Order: sequence, then structure tokens, then C-alpha cells
Amino acid sequence: MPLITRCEKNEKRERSLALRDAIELLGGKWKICILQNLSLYGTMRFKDLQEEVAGISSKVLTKELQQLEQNFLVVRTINNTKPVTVSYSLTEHAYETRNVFNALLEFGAKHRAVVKSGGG
Amino acid sequence: MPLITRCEKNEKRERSLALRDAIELLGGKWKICILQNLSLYGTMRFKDLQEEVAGISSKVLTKELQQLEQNFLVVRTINNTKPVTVSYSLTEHAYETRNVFNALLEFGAKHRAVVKSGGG
DNA sequence: CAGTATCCAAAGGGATACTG
DNA sequence: CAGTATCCCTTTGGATACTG
Repeated sequence: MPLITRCEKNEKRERSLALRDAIELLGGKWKICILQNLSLYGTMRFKDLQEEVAGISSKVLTKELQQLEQNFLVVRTINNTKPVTVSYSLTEHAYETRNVFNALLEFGAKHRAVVKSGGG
Repeated sequence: MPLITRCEKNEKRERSLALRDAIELLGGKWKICILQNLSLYGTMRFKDLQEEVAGISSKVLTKELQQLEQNFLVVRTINNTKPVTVSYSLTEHAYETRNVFNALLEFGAKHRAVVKSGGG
């Protein structure tokens, strides 16, 4: 445990908080995938999302979308159609998660290579 | 749901898999924090980690470290001291998670600003 | 110091059926 | 179509105590 002054430690603590926030906001099995799909397609209906995010149930999708909406990452729009349809899209702010999933993507791809070659 | 050819869809599916892998590898409440600390300090003992990753219990820390080791992200070294100490450090490969937590960090910080200003 | 062991509560999440 | 409702199992992880 080297060479970190108290000042540097405080900076570190503050960054840890931002990190924790981000992990809580984007955590879980599905949120990143949902955001990525919305980022890719722009606007999607509930059913489209359920098809693209393979394996998610409607119950879970509902809950995830509600949480994302509460955190200002997703906008829900009710369309005046028959039957009623609902559209989801990202907020401006949510596009800043792009770096996150790009980084995850890159890491995931490299990890596969590492595992194939036997680790380390 | 616009304009995505079957070919593009296949690419997308493959990327989804890498994304899923990464989420599983780094998922949960603690792994990113642990990796970030190891990245920052270089080498840490069990107890150091438990202090820096505020709130984690020894049981959970043990399990997280084991998983990280199994996935070639962390190296565990037993030091020939009295009493025995154990050091943890990152593998080369693990340093590629840096982009992930930098992105998370940036997002977390911006998100706080958004929430303060009332959303959107 | 570096963990294990035990107990337990809460959250996550799948399956299925149902509704306006 | 876009969800709710219900059931129930699994995983997560906190608290506490203990060990070589």
C-alpha cells in the first residue's frame, strides 16, 4: 500500500462514489443490453425490446424500463394507436453510456481470446 | 425497428454475446471496485482490499477474488512471511477493464449533475 | 492475517396465466 | 400490444463467530 496522500485518498473516495452510482444504475443482467438496443435502433416498442433482449421476461423488462425511466435514461411514449403501442427511446444523457458498453464490448471480446489461449 | 439486414443482425448478435460475457465477468456490486483498487495500488493484501472496498465482508471478498482469479483477472500470491500474508494483483489482461471503469466513472459523475438539475 | 462456517433476509429473476 | 399478478426458486450478500 504505497504512497497515497490523504488528499489523493479523498479524491479517490469521491470517484468511488461516482463508480458505485454508475454500477447501481447500470447494474444487473439486463440494463446495459436494453440501453444498447435502444441506442442502436433509436426507438423501440415493448415487444421489439423483448425480442431483441433475448431471454428477458415481460415482468423483468417492465421493471427494468421503469427503473431506467426513473433514472432519466429512458423516455416512455404512449402512442395514440389502436391497439395502443408504447415506444421507448434514450434520453440525451443516456447516450453517455455508450462508452460504457463499448468498453465492455471490447473487454468481452478480448477476454474470449484470453480464455481460448489458456488464460493470463 | 428500422433498416437492419440479416447480416448486420448477426454481427449484432455476436457483439451481444461479448457484452453478456463482460457483464457476467464484471457484474455484481463489487468486482469493478476491487479491480479499480488493484489497478490503483498495484498489489494489495486481503486486508488492504477489505479496507478500501468499503462495506464488503470477508466472505464476499473471498468469493469475488476467487471468481476473478478463475477468470484470469487477478493473481493470488502467498508470501512466505510470519504470519502468512497473501497478495493480490491484476493480470495484464485485467488492465483492459480500465476503459470500463473510466467510462463508468465518467457516466456516474455526469449522472449526478443530471439528477441535480432535475433530470433529462 | 486470511480466510471459513453458519445463519438468514432480501433481491433477482424465471414460468405461467391473466387483463384492458 | 403492453403490460400485471402470482408463485416460487436461486443468488446475493450482510452479520457474526470461529480457525490455522
